[in-house]
Amino acid sequence: MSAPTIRLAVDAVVFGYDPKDGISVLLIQRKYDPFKGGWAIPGGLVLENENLETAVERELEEETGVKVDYLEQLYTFGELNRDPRNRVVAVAYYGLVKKSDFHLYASTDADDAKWFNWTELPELAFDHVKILETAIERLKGKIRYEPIGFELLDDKFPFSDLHKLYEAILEVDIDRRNFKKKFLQLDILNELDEKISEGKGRPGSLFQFNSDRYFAMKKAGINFEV
Amino acid sequence: MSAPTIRLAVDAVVFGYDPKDGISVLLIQRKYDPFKGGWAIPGGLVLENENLETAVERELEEETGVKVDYLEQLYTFGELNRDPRNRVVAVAYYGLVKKSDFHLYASTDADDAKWFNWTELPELAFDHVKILETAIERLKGKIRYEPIGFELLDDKFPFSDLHKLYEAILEVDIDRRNFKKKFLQLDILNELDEKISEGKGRPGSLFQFNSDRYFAMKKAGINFEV
DNA sequence: TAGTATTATTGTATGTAGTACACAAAATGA
DNA sequence: TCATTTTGTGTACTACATACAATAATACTA
Repeated sequence: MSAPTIRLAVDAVVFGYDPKDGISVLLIQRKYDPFKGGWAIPGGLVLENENLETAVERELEEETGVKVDYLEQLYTFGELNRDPRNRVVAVAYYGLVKKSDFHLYASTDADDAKWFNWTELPELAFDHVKILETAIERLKGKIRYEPIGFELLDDKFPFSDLHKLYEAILEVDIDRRNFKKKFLQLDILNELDEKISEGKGRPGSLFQFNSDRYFAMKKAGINFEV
Repeated sequence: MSAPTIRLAVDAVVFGYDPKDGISVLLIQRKYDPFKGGWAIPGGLVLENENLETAVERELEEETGVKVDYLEQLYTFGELNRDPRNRVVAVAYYGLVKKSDFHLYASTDADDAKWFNWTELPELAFDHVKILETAIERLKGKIRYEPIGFELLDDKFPFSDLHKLYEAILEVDIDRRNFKKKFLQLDILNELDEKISEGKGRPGSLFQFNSDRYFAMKKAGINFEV
């Protein structure tokens, strides 16, 4: 009996963030059928001598020019007819990037890779809606007990950016003062002497994620939770 | 270019429970090389026209006779050399069963499927140690915010069984009285009139998981957490 | 059958953490 | 200089987690 001819693909849901625009998702416009001209999550077939993560990073780089800061496996989608041509099983990943690192790609409408606000997404090819929903669900869950939010922010950020990020992801209002109190007592942020004024209002201190401290605490069994 | 010949497999970590023996894992003894005679997680190749979950259930049934009550995708393992023969990517699942439903298999030493206490596992084939560790980690995490524990208990159970289950899975001592108080105020258990005496000591009331109520609460956005 | 061991049930006191607020301070712009 | 905006700091109240004790109902045994 010959081996079943099941093709293996990887797909990546990449999230970006901007305090003004909220959460966005990186999509590509398909050049070929099926779904030619339609929007889709970046991805493609895994090569025979390639690790899954390598494949995701390669496809992302090829199709969008983006290199993710954070990448995590999401779920494997294996329904029989998810691809009209062949049996394709897709291992989906989700990634987080600092959008400002890739300004050229993100703002170029002419390119076939584009950021979409996650509340205003176009129709998606294949079962990519389902993949995206799974990724959003995961992001919402994960942000509450892992400090992955910093992958979406600049290295130094005013506290309000972090606050707005959590409100944007969780889609709820969070009391500014209580959030800050709670977050600061986790003791994984460094408050810098620098201040930043963003137009109007009192300027705020800049903060930095203290990842050394976080990993030390995690190792010691102290759990993070927001 | 022909499609890469990557084989796709599914593996299943099946957990069982007994108040006396604690958590156990279902393993099979391999009949063929590689790792002939060694112990492994049940699993096998996915057929071309078969869904992933169907494949897991089929392999489990074929190799162990067990039908799981609860099955969830765990993680996909795709390292290049995880199988010495070919490139095999494995979609791992984990399942929970009421061990008492399969007494025949569980207690038959002669069979090549056997329950092992999760603290006394034999050497495992392939990268199955890693898969098992991932499954244990997931189980420990999931049990705290999803009522999956009931899949391991009989339909009606004394409260002490539930208490011992949580202690066994989380591997910590939990105050009996506080645990009961907390769990009861979640309001997802029915207390029955029946009592059960298990040898010695005061007999306790039997409880039942009220899944209707749980799903109604979940739908209403009320979160479960222990 | 009385006493002992074992397990279940119920309750309370205490501290910590979450929640809902109010007000002062530092900037901008009219 | 006054209104507006945003940040920084504080407080009262409530709810929940934690630690711990006393009583009740069964089995076992002497």
